[in-house]
Amino acid sequence: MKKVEEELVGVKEIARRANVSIATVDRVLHNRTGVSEKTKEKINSIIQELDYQPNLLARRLASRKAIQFAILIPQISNETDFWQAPLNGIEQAEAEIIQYGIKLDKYFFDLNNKSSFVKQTQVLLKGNLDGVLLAPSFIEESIAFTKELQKRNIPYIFIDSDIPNQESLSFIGPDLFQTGYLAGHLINYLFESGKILLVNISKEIDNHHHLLRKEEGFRTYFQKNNINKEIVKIDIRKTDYKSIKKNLAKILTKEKDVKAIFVTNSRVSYVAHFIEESSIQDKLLIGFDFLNENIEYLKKGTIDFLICQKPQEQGYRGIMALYNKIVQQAPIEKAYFMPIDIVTKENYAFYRN
Amino acid sequence: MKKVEEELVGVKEIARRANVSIATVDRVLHNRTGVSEKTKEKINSIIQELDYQPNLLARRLASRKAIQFAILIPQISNETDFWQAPLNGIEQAEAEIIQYGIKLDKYFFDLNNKSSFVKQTQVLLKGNLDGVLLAPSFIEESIAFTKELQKRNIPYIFIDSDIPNQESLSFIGPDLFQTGYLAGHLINYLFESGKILLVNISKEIDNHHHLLRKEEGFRTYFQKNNINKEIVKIDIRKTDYKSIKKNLAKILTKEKDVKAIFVTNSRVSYVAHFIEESSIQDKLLIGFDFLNENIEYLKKGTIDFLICQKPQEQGYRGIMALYNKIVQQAPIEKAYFMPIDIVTKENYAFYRN
DNA sequence: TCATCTTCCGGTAGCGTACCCGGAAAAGAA
DNA sequence: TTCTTTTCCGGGTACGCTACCGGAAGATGA
Repeated sequence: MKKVEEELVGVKEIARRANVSIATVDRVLHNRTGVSEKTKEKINSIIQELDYQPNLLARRLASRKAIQFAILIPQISNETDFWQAPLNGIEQAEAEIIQYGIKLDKYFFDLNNKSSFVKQTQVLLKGNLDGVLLAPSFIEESIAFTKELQKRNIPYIFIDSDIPNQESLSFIGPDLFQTGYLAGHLINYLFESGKILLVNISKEIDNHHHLLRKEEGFRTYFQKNNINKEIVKIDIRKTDYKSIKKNLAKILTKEKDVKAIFVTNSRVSYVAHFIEESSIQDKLLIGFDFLNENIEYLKKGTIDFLICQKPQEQGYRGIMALYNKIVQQAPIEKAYFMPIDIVTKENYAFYRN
Repeated sequence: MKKVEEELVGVKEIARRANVSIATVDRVLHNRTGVSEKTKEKINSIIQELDYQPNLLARRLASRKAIQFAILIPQISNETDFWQAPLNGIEQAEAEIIQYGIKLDKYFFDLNNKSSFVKQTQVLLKGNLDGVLLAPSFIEESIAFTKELQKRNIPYIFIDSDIPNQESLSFIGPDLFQTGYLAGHLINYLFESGKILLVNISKEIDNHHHLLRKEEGFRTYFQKNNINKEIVKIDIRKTDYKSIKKNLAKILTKEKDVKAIFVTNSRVSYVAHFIEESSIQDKLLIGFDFLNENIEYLKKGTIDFLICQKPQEQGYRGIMALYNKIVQQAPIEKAYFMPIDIVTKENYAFYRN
């Protein structure tokens, strides 16, 4: 039972009650050495009793050293600017907390180049860090890196994709399986008969488990609901338009009865482009991510639905989770799954990435 | 062009450069009286030049008086607990900023009782306020109230519904027209032939323009896209289940060809209940809001889609907007429309209100 | 000219916490 | 016992800013 008017007590009051100086109280608050067991207990019990909440304003003000965070995420390439959104969110959070004495270093790696990831982790480890936000795109290397972080007692959070069974503070990102499941549901709702074409477009092997997990969810929807729809699958391992076009043309002439196309990642705009170019009609097209290219086709009606997962908010929440945990010492959830948003021609203008 | 390492300057440095005391700098910072025009200009130019950003930590710490906010929203009734969600968001924001010396008073009124609203505004005005978050459910009364706020120079923000052309700092809530428009789009996608039943369930006259605006958007969708679907409309002015049941039974026996039902607010669970009870099959049902009752029917498949607008986030953002504007002195948007979210059986578990 | 107001400004005590410095008391070593 | 360590603790200052108090000029009136 808390008091209604929580009179704010400070170290001074605690010191008075314990008959010690505030310096001693401070020592037990930060459990530094130099306090006898007896007075320590006494002070602790008073802290408990008063439910002392330190004044974070004063704490940050008095604390001379800034808190140092670092992020490690893929760089924005001209191949995909997906990571622009998380970065925006990260920078928004940075702007909000910089005045509270938090510094943020940003490191980027090349998604097509493992060694760039490793190299950046090494640079990063040279700094004196209090927390890391990390996109563990390369699994082996990420595990090695986080092992090192644990050894140094530096907390870290995964963003966008998770590596289970790690000691991360939290994971912030999509639930891939459920996302695929939802895609199945949407497609099933929207058409009656015909086959479904499932399109994976990706060359990075490491990111492939991403797509597989979505596919799993997608297929599970149909199994679980005993829906007998034929799913034709195609893997396209080259991400230039020419290759995509060739592959799509081939499969679509072979499979005449395809009525819906599910692209398992953000490259759906290529497929949309192909559909327009080939004057294909009446195919339901579903893909991922709120990218400008995709939105263009959504507006025109070539893409029917986009499934999005608030990449900007992922970045924002990632940094804020670090801040809340490390500065505010608030408890945080072990996993924060982003909502699965359905974006259409009508609501895209109101979508906030 | 800002410096990379923005060396943090404080009042002390400004005072040194201007050859005055920090007290004088403080005076111009808060444009208090007692500074000659000449030194004022000098100090201001130095502030400009150095791009001085006050240390908010120190400011809040040194400022003895707490900042006082107030909210005025409908109380949670057993008729509808819709406002629980915004209140949760508000309390979340409160918890986050209370440590920065912000106090929040909460006032509630009865949606079925105008005079309770007026009474609360009067109580509220007795306090010494720095900002108000307000649900302007009663238009005339709200305008009178905000006029008074303006006279006293108290900034305010509207939440949930807007009154245009007012001097509010911001509006945070849904875009009703677009929401209805989206509902039209969804329904049109999901079935081929038959009539649409549009159901308004509401007794509060003042809230009625809410529903009308949604209906307008809904109808506009069909007009704009030259879709010729018959829309049957029913207004139910009593909100108990018995009345609803009677009305629905009547219209559905009369209109045999109704294939889709669009309920324009959160009372869709009543309709779902009726549908189950009457063993009606194969009707598409769309309504609003992420309420427990609604989710139950969504799970069972009786309700197909719910359109939601993050009520909790509305509350959170409302308070945070006040905070950002008044404490942080950050610019805020004149209107912040919430995203229009589509919730289904598959993604509801990941929806964050 | 002297008294009284204004105008303009500087000094300074906090706000609640962190942390350094140095000193007293207790414990160990001789 | 006396000297040296070690353990334990208090005093005091700093963080950047707010706001009160009071004082030195200048302006005004008689």
